[in-house]
Amino acid sequence: MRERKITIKDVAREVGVGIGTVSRVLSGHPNVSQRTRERVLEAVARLDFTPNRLARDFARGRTQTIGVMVPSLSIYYFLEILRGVEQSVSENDYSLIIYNADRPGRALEHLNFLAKNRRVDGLVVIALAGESEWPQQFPLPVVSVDAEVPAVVTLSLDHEEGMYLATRHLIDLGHRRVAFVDRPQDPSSGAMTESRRRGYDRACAENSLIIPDTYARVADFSWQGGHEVTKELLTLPDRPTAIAFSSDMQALGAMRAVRELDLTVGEDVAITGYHGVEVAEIAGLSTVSVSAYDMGKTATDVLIRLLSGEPPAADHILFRPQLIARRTSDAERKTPLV
Amino acid sequence: MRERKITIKDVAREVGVGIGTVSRVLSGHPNVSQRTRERVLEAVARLDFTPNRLARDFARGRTQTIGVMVPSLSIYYFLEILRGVEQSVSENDYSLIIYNADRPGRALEHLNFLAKNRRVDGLVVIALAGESEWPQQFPLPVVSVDAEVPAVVTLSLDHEEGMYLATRHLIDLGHRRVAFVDRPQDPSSGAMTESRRRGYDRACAENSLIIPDTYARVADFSWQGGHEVTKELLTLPDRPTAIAFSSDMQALGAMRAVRELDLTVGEDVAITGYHGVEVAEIAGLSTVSVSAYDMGKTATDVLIRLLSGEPPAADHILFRPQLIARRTSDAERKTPLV
DNA sequence: TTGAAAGCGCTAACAC
DNA sequence: GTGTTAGCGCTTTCAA
Repeated sequence: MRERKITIKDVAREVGVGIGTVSRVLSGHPNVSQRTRERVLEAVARLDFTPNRLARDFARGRTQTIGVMVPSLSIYYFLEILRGVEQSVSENDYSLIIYNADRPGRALEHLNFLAKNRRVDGLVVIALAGESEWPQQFPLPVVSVDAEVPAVVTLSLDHEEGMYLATRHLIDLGHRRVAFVDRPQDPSSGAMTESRRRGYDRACAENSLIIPDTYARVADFSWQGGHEVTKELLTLPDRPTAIAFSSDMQALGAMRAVRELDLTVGEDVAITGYHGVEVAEIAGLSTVSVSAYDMGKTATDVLIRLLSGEPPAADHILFRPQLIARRTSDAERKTPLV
Repeated sequence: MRERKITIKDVAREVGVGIGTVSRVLSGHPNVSQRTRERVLEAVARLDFTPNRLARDFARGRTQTIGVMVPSLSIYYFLEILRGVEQSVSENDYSLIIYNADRPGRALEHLNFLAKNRRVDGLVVIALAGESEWPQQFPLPVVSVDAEVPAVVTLSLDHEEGMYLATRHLIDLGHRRVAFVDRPQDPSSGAMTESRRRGYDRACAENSLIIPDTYARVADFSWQGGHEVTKELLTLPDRPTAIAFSSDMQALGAMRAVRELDLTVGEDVAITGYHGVEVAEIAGLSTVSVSAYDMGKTATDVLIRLLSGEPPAADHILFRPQLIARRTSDAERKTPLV
């Protein structure tokens, strides 16, 4: 068993040059004559040599790998962003390590780990709430998408605008009793996110709607969250005729709740979702669509450019949501409910 | 700026021992006296020392990282498996690198890359068809789930049984014109997978159903695939009254198609999905449920155990699908359609 | 049980 | 341009 791996040394000996030269050729350094370069490459090919990645990473102190921190792998919206991240990573010949922060405290654990080790060259953070106090002076470049964390570049979403669009859409359709369901600011607290609430309030105010306190709710991102809160809302003495949700899954759960109460979505109760994930389209769900994939892609492009030394063109990029009206808010539309 | 990183050397000097000893303590080697161990650990804590991961990986030739190859990040079923993989990885203090094979030829590229580099210690392969010819003698341990590839351990799914269950369920409900939609064996070819077809045929045969050729179809895994094929099936002269699909997304697309044709799901046309993803539950979709999460988790547990030297208990684990009947096949059931 | 020293395979600074 | 050499920080013999 001649299992000895061939190294840069073998190549050097083969060609009759120093290992420095081989290294230069392999890393694309300019200071190598055309002739030597060719001879080296020929030998590399002949010996079927591949540089040892671990050794290179170690010597360089870089890994050609980025990390992505995601709050959950069960929420389609995040996965959509993740797809964008992966696309960029793959185009740029980087590797991608996933850090799942779906359990409380996990985010901070990951951050501490990353601060100590050199496992990744940079980090993309997805929709991470302020929950985790960051290690002071985090040593890696980070780009955040839809997250309020200290980062070199931040891609954020105008949630005020998003919820404003949804609410106004429902009001324009003639609804006067419009409820609003937010996500919890932070899984552990029950607080609302400020921005969506502002958008909702603004739309109501502009149309002189007086909203009872009971109409503004907080529910889990999941379909169960939407299901439950909808049952509550629809059994209120003065039940709303429209509900704007903060996730598509909430809205799907709501559709189910409406049915279970023998009411009809799009007629008795209008519903809007949020994020515009794939299933919203199938279900004929009106939604506030955000360019999740694009945000992930862009964030990662920016991070990788950062890693190669380019300064970012901007340190804050704002994405605007867009309203997509379908059957759940407007029964006249032809798109059928699933 | 005293930015010099502290190393194992500093710890050694601090305690007054050799670096070998520190290394032994850090790697939990047995041959260290209780006293020295304590003194070393104390110094490590005091200096806030963390071993350089890159150096360690390099010296050991291992990375404490596994890879997962997934055919797509857009198909919920795969993501469900991925969640299981991530869970195991996280429990075992490994890192996870994602290899997305959603473009043709990408799988083989990844494999070649992995064969050359030591980026990961082992590989989990998800639902990868035979499309990619593997490098002969792949140098890493691999465990496959729902995939027919050369692997140390294979977790497979009894798809024949799965489709048999779905078909028989529909027949038991009184349907005589039952259609079947498979996924393509391989994205590039239009061939059917053998096993599901066998299950379908068996159920039909047992009940003396004579099935026209036009009833067995192949369609893309996506909802668009199901949507399209359903329109075709339902405009056949002798249209089926029930359709068994190979993915839940296909089935959701079918539900939409049925509506668009002004028919009613669960009454005019019964539908079953496959995989049992989350949205199937919300939609009241009857489905053949498979333990995707468990498979991912188990596969990874096995792989990691393999990496630490334990021989696998079995080299082939078979999972059995299970039928979940809901409204789309049986209108009597209370679970409402979304 | 422990210290010393020889790698691991590559990069990069430094001479020539 | 190119060869030489000193690291990178850890693991792992090998003696003692």
